[in-house]
Amino acid sequence: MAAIQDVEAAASAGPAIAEKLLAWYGREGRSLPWRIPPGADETPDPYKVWLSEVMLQQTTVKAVLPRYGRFLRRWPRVEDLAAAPLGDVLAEWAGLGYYARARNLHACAVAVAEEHGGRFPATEAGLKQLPGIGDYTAAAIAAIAFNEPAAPVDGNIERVMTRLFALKTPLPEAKPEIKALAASLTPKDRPGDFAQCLMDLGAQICTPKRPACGLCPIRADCAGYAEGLAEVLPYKAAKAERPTRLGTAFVSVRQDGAVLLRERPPKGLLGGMLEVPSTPWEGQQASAPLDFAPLEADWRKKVGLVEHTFTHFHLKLEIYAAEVAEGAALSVAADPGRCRWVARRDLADAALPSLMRKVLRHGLGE
DNA sequence: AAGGCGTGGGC
DNA sequence: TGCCCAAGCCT
Repeated sequence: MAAIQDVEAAASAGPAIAEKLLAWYGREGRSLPWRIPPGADETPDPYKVWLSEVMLQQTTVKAVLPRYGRFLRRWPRVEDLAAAPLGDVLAEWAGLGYYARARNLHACAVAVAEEHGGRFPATEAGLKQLPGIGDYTAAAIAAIAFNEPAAPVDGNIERVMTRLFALKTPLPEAKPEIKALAASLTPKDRPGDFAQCLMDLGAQICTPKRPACGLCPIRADCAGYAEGLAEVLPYKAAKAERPTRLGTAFVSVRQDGAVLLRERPPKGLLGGMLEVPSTPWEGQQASAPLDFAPLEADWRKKVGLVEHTFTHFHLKLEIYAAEVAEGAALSVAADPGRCRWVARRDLADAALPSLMRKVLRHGLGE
């Protein structure tokens, strides 16, 4: 890894670079609902900072914006969130993905409310003990909400640092060096502003594709730019290819319009969310998919497939639909204890992930 | 330590 | 179209 000279260079050139960046942040930084203006004397509410950071994990600002305000209105304080049923939190999170975040968010709220008197720990180490708070989020909350001299490193900051110092070591191997460089650049008096400044630069100027180097406040300091590598850095290790899995889902519609849904196991893929009962999803279609139907009915196969891509596999689902009698008995294989009939008008607010909304739309023929 | 874990947008 | 990508965490 080496590159001690990079860290020393960052430490000596650091103050000048940080000054240019913070000046840019004052002019061009984004105004976001979980932020307070740059250079303000007070620090933002740790609960709001934490919520925004968790929502933003692997999720775009655009996707988070409409959800953050809704969530905060529903549960304005950490104690409110801690008192909510997990199912309500999952329903509010539906569509945002990575549902372990919502499960951990709830567990974290309970821990803060019950074990920390309703106040978040004020240090990076203390924050990192809490569920769903890892290296990045602990450092971000410590810096932004508590003005601690922490240096969070997210994907934006990785990109900015690898370009600024022309780091050719591929990710994730380069992470320790990136962390050291970011820490050496961080001004001790404004760690929160500086972290958010780097993230804004990464999001608006130092973008993954076609970076706007012409508008960059530190182009003159950028080794990646000087070497003509800004656009191709960071180098990344190759990722595994995604297999395709197949299955068949069964949309059961009762006479009164209610739809049969089932709660998934509490952990793992879509853990704790609701699903449309289906065969297992495997490398090939089940030879007799109807054996997996949740009840006996006149099943009709819908034309076409529902396709969905998860992080680590593609999924193609055949859809069968049937209108079923009011008192139809669920098959034992359907695990009736986890099943429930949900009225059509309640679907919008149910804990249904995007995949299952696609399945319902297809199966209900809308 | 590498792989599981969502989703929607952009090219 | 298919792939890449977004303020990562957990095991």
